[in-house]
Amino acid sequence: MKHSAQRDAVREYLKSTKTHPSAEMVYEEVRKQFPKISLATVYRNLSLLVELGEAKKVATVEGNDRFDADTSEHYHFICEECNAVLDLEVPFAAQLDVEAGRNFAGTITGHEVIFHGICPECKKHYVTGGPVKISAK
Amino acid sequence: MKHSAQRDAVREYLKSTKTHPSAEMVYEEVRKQFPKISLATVYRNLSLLVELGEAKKVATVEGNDRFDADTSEHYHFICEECNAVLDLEVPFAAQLDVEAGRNFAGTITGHEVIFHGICPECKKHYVTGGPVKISAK
DNA sequence: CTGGGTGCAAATCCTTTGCACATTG
DNA sequence: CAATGTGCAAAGGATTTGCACCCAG
Repeated sequence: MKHSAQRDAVREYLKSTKTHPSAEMVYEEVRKQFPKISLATVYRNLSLLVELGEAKKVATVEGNDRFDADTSEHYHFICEECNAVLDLEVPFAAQLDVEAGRNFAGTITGHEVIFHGICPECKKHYVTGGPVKISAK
Repeated sequence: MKHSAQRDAVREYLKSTKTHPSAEMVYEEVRKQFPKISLATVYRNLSLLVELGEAKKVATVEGNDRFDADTSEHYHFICEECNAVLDLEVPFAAQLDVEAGRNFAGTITGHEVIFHGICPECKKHYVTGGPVKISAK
């Protein structure tokens, strides 16, 4: 595989941040060094990093894909208010895969845990009331 | 809120299946009874069911939104080959939220677990080799 | 020099929305 | 009848792709 400055920039930015950025966020950041880089290139390189095992896509319920260069097994928290993705310090439960496999005819190769709630930042702003819920009419 | 035959059909189909269908899948199915229903109506009603708490969106890494009318706390398995979403019989670990909250300044309201691997169906077809991995060039 | 990588624009895919008409309460 | 729901088509956002040009090996 060839080398390219853009690829390095995407990789390095992803490895340097803990924000679990979306492609757009990576684009905005890398653009500071490479004003002419295209969003397509960012997407291509992010996918490539995932294929190469240098990054992972984070599972999300809402919104767009988020990427994480920390490929170690760890869990995420996603804020219901602002969609921030944070790392959580909870011991990784490798035995869960075994337990889940007991009554399952398929093969389990891993798992992911996503906690949700309100992140520290949003919590500050909503101290007065409880979490904001949109109610149906 | 008003009643509508289409809404009932979407709700009933979702409650009747364990396939955790996408909007498109619901559309294809409900269309058998209501050939003129539009995909937009399916989307609208699925979102409504989620708002009403009668269904949940399933967190996924790849592909589009999947819906589940089983709102009880339970975990999912997603097949890396065919993207099938299956329920897994693993005890729900409510204490995880507490554990995760210990070193966290935000508020945790719940969590989701997604196991991944090869589903029973795909396993049959790929008996010969190991899991199919796309390698980078 | 030659194949892979990039930028750009167009194309796709999934989901949402505007609007006129149909339906429900 | 008034408000809500629907179908259709168009709009939107996110991601991918085709293609001509550029650059690293």
